[in-house]
Amino acid sequence: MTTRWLTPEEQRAWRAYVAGYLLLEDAIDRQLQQDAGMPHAYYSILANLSETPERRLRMTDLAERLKITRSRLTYAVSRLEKDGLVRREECRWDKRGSIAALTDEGMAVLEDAAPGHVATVRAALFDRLTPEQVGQLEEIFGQVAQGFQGDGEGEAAPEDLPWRRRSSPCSGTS
Amino acid sequence: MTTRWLTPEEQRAWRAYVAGYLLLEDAIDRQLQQDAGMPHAYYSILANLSETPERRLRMTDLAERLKITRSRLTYAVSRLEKDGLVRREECRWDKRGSIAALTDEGMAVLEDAAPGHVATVRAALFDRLTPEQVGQLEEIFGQVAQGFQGDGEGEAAPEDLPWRRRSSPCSGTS
DNA sequence: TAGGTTTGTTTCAAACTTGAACCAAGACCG
DNA sequence: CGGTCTTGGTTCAAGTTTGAAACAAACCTA
Repeated sequence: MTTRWLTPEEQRAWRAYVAGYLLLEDAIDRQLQQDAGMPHAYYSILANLSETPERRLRMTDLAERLKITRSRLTYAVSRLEKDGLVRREECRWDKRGSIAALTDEGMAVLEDAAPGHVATVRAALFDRLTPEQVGQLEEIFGQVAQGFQGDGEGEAAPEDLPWRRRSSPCSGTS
Repeated sequence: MTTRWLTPEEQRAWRAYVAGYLLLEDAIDRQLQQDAGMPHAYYSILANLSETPERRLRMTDLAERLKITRSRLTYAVSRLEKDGLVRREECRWDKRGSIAALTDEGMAVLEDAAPGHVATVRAALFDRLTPEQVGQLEEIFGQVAQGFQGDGEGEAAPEDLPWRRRSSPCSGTS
């Protein structure tokens, strides 16, 4: 196939997007590193655990939610565990499984860090967007994320997406 | 200040965005790593150099364009240089400066990799968006990026943005 | 139930990123 | 000039991420 290059509009959008998200991620990482001593991904782990009824989740589920690899999660959780913010528990129904549980200290750290994090996200992103744009942002990335979801389904991808990864259920509310 | 938390709409948008860009970056990195043996950031270095009249740029300029730190760039360029895709030249007017120049081989590798890269970006992003959404994407991230730009200006940031980095001119077309 | 496959997770080495520290070369100033 | 501040880049150690390989427990299946 003779490559459909990006149109000028798409190029501009792509450049703006890349520049924007790099700056944004950078700002978020810097803020969290400064104020909470951890990068964005680690904060997300704590946040995700905190939103769960029992404040615990199986590794694979957590990785799935966070859209990160299991190996990356293993490393991150080990570090958080060393810091006492997360505790690893074994899964009773499945001896293979291990569960990451947010400790009280972890919850405290999270609550401490949250305001600053939100302020950063606001200042860098939401305070610059109109309500319509907020909706557009959700719509756009929702569509993008969907594209990576469940494989086989009916409305297949515009092309084959040979990249794409995992998927797996199994909840771990002890 | 009593933290203005994200509204439900903002939360949804934020989640969609984070999930989306993680998946997207992951797909792009994977594709480039597979097909060109380098991550997205490295590809961007080559691409950026190729778009310059003389196919060369001073390190700081390049870092500025790419929105990455100088130290990160130094490392990346060293690797690319080792692979023969980029060559370092000294700056004649400023003995401190060093210039990164795209080699013919680098150009060739870039041209080889481009189609696959574009295809990935298309399949994962643009083929899922309407033309209006493409415009919205540009608008949104253009605004975000602007927020990190030139400091002092009139319409200052909604809050102080204590994070933010460098800035510096100086072109290096030999 | 033995044997083979899949699934959940960790491990390991190699590559990458970060931030602070460092160095040398311009710029300035008295 | 000689000192001092700034700028352009690199270096270094510490922390992260990656992908492939290793394991072990769960699941078939004959």
